[in-house]
Amino acid sequence: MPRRKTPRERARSAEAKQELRDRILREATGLFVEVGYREFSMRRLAARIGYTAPTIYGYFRNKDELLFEVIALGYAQLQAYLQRGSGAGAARLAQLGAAYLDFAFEQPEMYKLIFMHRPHFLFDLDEARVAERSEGLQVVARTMASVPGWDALPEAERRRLAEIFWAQLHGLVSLALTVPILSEQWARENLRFLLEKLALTPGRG
Amino acid sequence: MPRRKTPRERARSAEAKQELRDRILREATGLFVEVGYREFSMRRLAARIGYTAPTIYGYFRNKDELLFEVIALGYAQLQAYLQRGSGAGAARLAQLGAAYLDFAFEQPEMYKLIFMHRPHFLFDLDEARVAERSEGLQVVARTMASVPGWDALPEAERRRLAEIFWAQLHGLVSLALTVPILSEQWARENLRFLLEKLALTPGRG
DNA sequence: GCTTTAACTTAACATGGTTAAATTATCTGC
DNA sequence: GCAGATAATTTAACCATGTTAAGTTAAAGC
Repeated sequence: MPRRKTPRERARSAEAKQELRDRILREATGLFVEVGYREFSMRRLAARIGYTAPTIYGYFRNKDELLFEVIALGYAQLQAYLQRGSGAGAARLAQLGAAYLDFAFEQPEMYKLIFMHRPHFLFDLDEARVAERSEGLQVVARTMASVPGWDALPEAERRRLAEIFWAQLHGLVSLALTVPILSEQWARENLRFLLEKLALTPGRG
Repeated sequence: MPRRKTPRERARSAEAKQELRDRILREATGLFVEVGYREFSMRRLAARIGYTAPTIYGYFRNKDELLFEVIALGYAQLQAYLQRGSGAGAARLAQLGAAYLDFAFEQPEMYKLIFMHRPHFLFDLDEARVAERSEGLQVVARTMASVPGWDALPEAERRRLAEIFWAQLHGLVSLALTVPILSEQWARENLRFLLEKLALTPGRG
């Protein structure tokens, strides 16, 4: 039962519209992160912000589009995590890995939304937007490709290594989040183990 | 509009009940693999087998339990893929990897159900069953741990390597299935690349 | 053949995404 | 300041979903 709003609270047009749109997005993110995919609903989101469900449709075409924008926020967050710290060589690699896991385990619902739920609704959206957002992922790959120590390798090979490392991280994370007997600790230990092995095999030449 | 069945077609009790249960499970698997998670529904499944939705509840407690059993079938399939062929050393590793990718890309919906959708409903089920089924995953890990060439390593370390390799495969597969700009080819090429690199670093000692 | 029981269906409830129609608030021109 | 136009929001409604309860029909037991 959303309470009735006074005139002052209402949108005063133009920039206020954008304001409400942003708020919906923020609250959607919050709700999603709190309750997860299954319990997230347009009606629940609406109730949370003091409106009714159809109002949201004045700001987002539908639920998928809304979650699509939430994903964009998620990318930004992930980016922020990855940019923390600035070592070099193997240390930087370990840092990136740890940061990736930090994000995944501190924001598990967001992580799942971005990398695991997505297939079930993203493919319905138009090509242009998909391409645009997928760039976010490319940035992640590029960040990893910039690891010092791999600079002797040709660009293509470096990129490939970055993608493989990314897939490795994602594999550890998503299995930890999916398979009941696995855990965050499992993922972290395995990452550490892997990095140690790699250190024994200097990646220089 | 399910057609009305003649007495002969109806369950004649006991083993016939099991028969119908199996049929529901088979058809559920078929439907799921065809239309994917989003379009799978109890009503649609029921229509497909010529019954109404509530009938299914006489054979499975609810949708989650039903999908849970579908997952069990999926594990069995994956196992079958992994047991194909029998090389040794690095060749066996490559074989396992290829087989894993074969399964994932030939049965993408099944793969997604097992390793990606699961978190959203599996955790509600009772502990005992979860543990029981998770063994399926352990079998996968064990299979990989049996790769010749790693036999010089202590058991714990071998197991860890197996898990890491599994995570790597899963990472490649699930990103390929999730991120629009990636593809099966991307996953296969990266796997090949990775295995070549590993070959340069004899895993013996 | 009549009664009990199992199998199945129809009806119904709650919840979900979404759209159309009605209502209320804001804005514009005077 | 106020009347008409427009925008924002709500109410009502549609259709699909998972699920349960109540009815109905078929099979089984005596």
